[in-house]
Amino acid sequence: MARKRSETMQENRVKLIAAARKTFAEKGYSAASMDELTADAGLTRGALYHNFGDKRGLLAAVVDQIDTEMAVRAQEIGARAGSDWQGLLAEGAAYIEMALNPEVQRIVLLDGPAVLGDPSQWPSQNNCLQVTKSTVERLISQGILKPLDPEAAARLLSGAALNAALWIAASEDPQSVLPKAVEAFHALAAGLLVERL
Amino acid sequence: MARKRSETMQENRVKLIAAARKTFAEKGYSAASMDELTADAGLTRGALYHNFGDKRGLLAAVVDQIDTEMAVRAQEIGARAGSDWQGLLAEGAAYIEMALNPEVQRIVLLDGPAVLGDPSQWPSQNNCLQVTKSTVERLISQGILKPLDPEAAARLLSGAALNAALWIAASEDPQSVLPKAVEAFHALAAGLLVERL
DNA sequence: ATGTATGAAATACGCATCGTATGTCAAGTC
DNA sequence: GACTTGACATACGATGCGTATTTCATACAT
Repeated sequence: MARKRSETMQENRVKLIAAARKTFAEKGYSAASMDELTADAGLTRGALYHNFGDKRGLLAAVVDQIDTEMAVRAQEIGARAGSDWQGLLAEGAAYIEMALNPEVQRIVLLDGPAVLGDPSQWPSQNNCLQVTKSTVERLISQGILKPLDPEAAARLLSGAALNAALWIAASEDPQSVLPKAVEAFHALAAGLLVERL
Repeated sequence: MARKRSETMQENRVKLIAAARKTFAEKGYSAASMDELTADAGLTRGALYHNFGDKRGLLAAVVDQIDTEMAVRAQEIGARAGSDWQGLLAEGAAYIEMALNPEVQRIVLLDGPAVLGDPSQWPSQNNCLQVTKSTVERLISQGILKPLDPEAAARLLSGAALNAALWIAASEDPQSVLPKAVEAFHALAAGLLVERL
């Protein structure tokens, strides 16, 4: 059959990232054994260290992938809204809901910052943040939002959403708490407006 | 001299927690060696496992201490303000500034949630959150804030402050970024008001 | 087509660290 | 003053990471 070299390498990377998403989400980063993880992918640690350098490198790759998926989804949802302003609210609500996914929560929100440091410094540049920031910038230039620092506004908004998600996930009855969180998020975001709706 | 037993035990706990604050803040939780840490305190791992159960237990004790200190300070600052509303703003700004302290940031904001889970589930009950929540409750009952879920509002506010702090600390010039963050925080918080100031 | 070079992945090794199991000695008790 | 308790130290086993070395298929050159 004579398969190409770069082809199988790419497949192995995909396998490792997939296994890592699963294991990191279930056990957390530090409790994840690289022997088990690579075995699950049908490989050994040799492949891991060759492709990703070290355990952190694998986490970075996983975080990058999930973060990108989240940003794409949030942007789609935001674009579907009636206005840019409603788009911002919809994006925020989308982040809150996505963060209920264990993979997102455990890997991106908890272990990611602890192991890789501040999200804005990640190789992925934290796509989620970029999406929010550009939406905010647009709204400011339209005179809808107060002329605040766009990055500051974006970071505080995403921080609020993030914390809301942690709260919801830890609560007994997530489904009853979700609407309260979204309502509070809407109220906060309205504080950025130049004038009341 | 015949020192009391419970007395020296208490002193040893204090020594271990002090050493842990230092080491956890400097190296991070996972990179902190318990052999080194206990040696710095003039003890061995035996004392650690006897007093705190395991490495996590020590972190929990440290987090509890710092969280309590933060809550006390925030409350003092809030009480000093002219009104409850200005108190809420002052508390938020205080959290942002406190989070610039490496101990707070590394231990409470990064490693704490990753290792111990959601802050609201911590043994300390997350005093910081309680302070904010009770301030919010007071303002709601006074009709100054919208009738939102107090916990939701408190969690989103503290989340926004927390993220602002991470941003500031990672930035090149923290002192120039701080006012932008505080300004954005004030704007967001104003969204909780029943009517514009 | 055959031999050689490359490099992706496997195997082998050393080092560090955690948690526990066992030992020890001073402080408290009767 | 003998005995018990328990706080802490020491000894041990196990696990896991990262690196050094080895293997072997694939790509390339002649």
